[in-house]
Amino acid sequence: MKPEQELSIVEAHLRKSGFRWTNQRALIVRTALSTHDHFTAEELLLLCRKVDPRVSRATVYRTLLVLEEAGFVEGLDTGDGGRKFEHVIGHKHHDHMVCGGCGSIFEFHDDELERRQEAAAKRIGFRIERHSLRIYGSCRDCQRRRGTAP
Amino acid sequence: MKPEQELSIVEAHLRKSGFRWTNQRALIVRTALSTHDHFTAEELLLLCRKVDPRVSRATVYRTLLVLEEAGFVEGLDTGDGGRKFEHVIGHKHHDHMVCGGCGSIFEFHDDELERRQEAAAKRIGFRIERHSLRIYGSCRDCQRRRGTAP
DNA sequence: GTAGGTGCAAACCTTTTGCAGCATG
DNA sequence: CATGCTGCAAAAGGTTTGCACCTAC
Repeated sequence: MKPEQELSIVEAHLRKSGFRWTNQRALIVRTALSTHDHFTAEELLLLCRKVDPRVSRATVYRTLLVLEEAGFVEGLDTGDGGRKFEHVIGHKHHDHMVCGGCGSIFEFHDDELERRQEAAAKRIGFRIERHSLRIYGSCRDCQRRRGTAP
Repeated sequence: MKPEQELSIVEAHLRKSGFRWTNQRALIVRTALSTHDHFTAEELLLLCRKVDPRVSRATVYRTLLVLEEAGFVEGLDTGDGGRKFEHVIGHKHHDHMVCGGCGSIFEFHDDELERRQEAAAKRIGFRIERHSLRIYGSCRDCQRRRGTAP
């Protein structure tokens, strides 16, 4: 899907939900969509400010909240009190492996993994809204790096 | 395993690692071991202060850090910027379902789930150190509560 | 005796909020 | 032109840190 097409989807959805489509929101959403990495709120703010330095931090946070509730963006805890976001338009659901050495994030997916979680939830009558699976460790490169340069 | 036995294990490990075994650490570790729930740093502090009101917040945080690095305690993000801890001595590894309605945490385990994760990691040469799987949603009681009292 | 640990308070970092003014529908 | 949104700055909430004093080894 093309970025402008994705942008239109978000715009249409937000308008339909009674939100206003302001210049700031357009800028923030466009910037978030153009970032294929995982980003922090602060990083998104800085990217937006390259285009318009007057964007405020509060607006970025408020917009991320709206986007998250609308399901266009997902946040994941970084474990140090902060969060990273990623947009999930046209993305299949996936889980994450986080390399402790270089901070890289690897995405993966396994249907059976999802089914098992659903089965476990069903056993205790738990209704799943979302889940977060993160695997921490070292990526191939970081293992090699430590192996050859101890 | 008996609590005092667990305490000795922690003491022995920390001493062997070059840490000192102070009254505060003993109190904090004993308190953490006696709590079978998930607790926040603040809750642990309050429990410790029932025994000795002079324990400082900083010492609780510093001790939790040591315990976490030693692998006796695991922290998990609560999703609202904070963390909850649990001691993992004599516990089998398990994952968590977090109820958004009442905050309850349900533990579950599935061997196949673990194997699938290992397989996914192996495919990209990732070495797993630990992982965190949290399922968010509503527990049986909260679903019923909403259903009967809309 | 000397690292290492402790308590206190202040600093930090990310996120949220109150409020006056602005812009969208 | 009314309501929702924005920017600012301050507050909030959880965690970390600097420093002088203390204590386990």
